[in-house]
Amino acid sequence: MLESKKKQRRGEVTRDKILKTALRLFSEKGYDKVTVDEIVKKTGTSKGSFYQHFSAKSDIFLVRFTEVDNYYLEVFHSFPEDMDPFEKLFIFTQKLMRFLEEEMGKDLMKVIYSSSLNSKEHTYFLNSNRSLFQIIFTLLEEAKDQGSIGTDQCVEVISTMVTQSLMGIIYHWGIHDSDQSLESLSIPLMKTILVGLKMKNKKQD
Amino acid sequence: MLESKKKQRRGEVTRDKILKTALRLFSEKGYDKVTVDEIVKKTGTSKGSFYQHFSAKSDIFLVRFTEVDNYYLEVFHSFPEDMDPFEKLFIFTQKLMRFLEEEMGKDLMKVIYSSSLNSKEHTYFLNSNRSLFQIIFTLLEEAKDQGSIGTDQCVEVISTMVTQSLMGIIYHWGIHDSDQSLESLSIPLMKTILVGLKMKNKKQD
DNA sequence: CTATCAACTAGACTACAGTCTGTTTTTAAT
DNA sequence: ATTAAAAACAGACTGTAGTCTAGTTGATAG
Repeated sequence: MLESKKKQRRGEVTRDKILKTALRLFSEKGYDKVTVDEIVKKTGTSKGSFYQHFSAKSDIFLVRFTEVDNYYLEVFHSFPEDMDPFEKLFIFTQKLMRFLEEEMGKDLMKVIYSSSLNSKEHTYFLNSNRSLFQIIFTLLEEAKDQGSIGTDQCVEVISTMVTQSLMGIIYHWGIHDSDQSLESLSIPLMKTILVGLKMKNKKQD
Repeated sequence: MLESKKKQRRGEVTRDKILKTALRLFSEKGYDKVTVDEIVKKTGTSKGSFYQHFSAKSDIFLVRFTEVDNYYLEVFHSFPEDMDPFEKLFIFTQKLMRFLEEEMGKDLMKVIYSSSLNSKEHTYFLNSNRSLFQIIFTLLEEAKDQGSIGTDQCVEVISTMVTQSLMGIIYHWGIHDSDQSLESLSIPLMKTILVGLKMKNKKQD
């Protein structure tokens, strides 16, 4: 009954404490105004503990970022059966963008995008991208089955295109200081691609 | 006559020596296997000199990266007058991708993309992007004048879409280990967008 | 109950980018 | 030529992420 907390290993408690404290500090002062030393001091632990549970400072954000996976699936399963797959895909990407900006935040996204370029590991990010890719793939396959895709390229290639676009939109947003929302910044490109996918190779006449 | 070298300021000589040595070391051992201390030691200078001429270690790559600007313009001016603007744009992006992979290299591109996310300065990159944007803008304006764009969105927005896509393609390539060339990885998305731009809002019939 | 071993913790230590301060060299003005 | 200001330079110093090693705790097996 109360076991859930009692049985929690000593290490898990420490890990949670570090995670929560770090995230709070990051959101209060910004990621690069917070040092690992400050985190462990405020947590009453030590560097040794920190790196026992996390592989790097950025790992804190990475762990938080894995929550998107759940959100992906939640949105994916919320669509009515009979909805047009292209519409599903469009709505999916819009909700994703909104979620990333509002729940994750730009600071986090920049750290994720930056650290993924550096480390050879960045397992979380690639995994998240795999599950994102999987959902996009499923939706596009559905579209293909219905014959609404106007190109004979395989779904894998098309899914990659969509992934590339999403990354580009996010990256572009990350390096610019626009007051527009990520969601609104993503609309033109996403719409254009979807049009392009429907039309491709079907010369208009 | 020989003045060009003689009159070169002492500082310029040092700067050049550091730049060349650093680039050589980066290409020999990889960017993050080279330390600034090693660079200045091999150059026979000092940290003070290094940071007199460069604002950061990554600045070395940033300086090299500015060469793309010349290449942009060179390609841009090489197109025959009467070529279809969409074709120009497509060829332009393909040549750009090939250039970035072959002349700049993945190591450099990753550093550029990563450091642009961190610093608040990254002037070079944003400048290069501005001149890239300018060329894309010009080509798309040409297309719009010819009435070959099937949407009434302003050219600014459309240019942003293309920029987002290019960044996404490059970023995606940066974090994955594919044996395909950047150029070939970029073809599907670029083609789809161009189709989408031609078609958008023109319901087929 | 004790021994063993793995998970965990502490904090000193290392590596390295970037800063700071003081010195030397160059340039420019008088 | 003298001198003042600016540019260039040297290298010691600082800040911080991440490592290493030695010690502690707690679970499990005998």
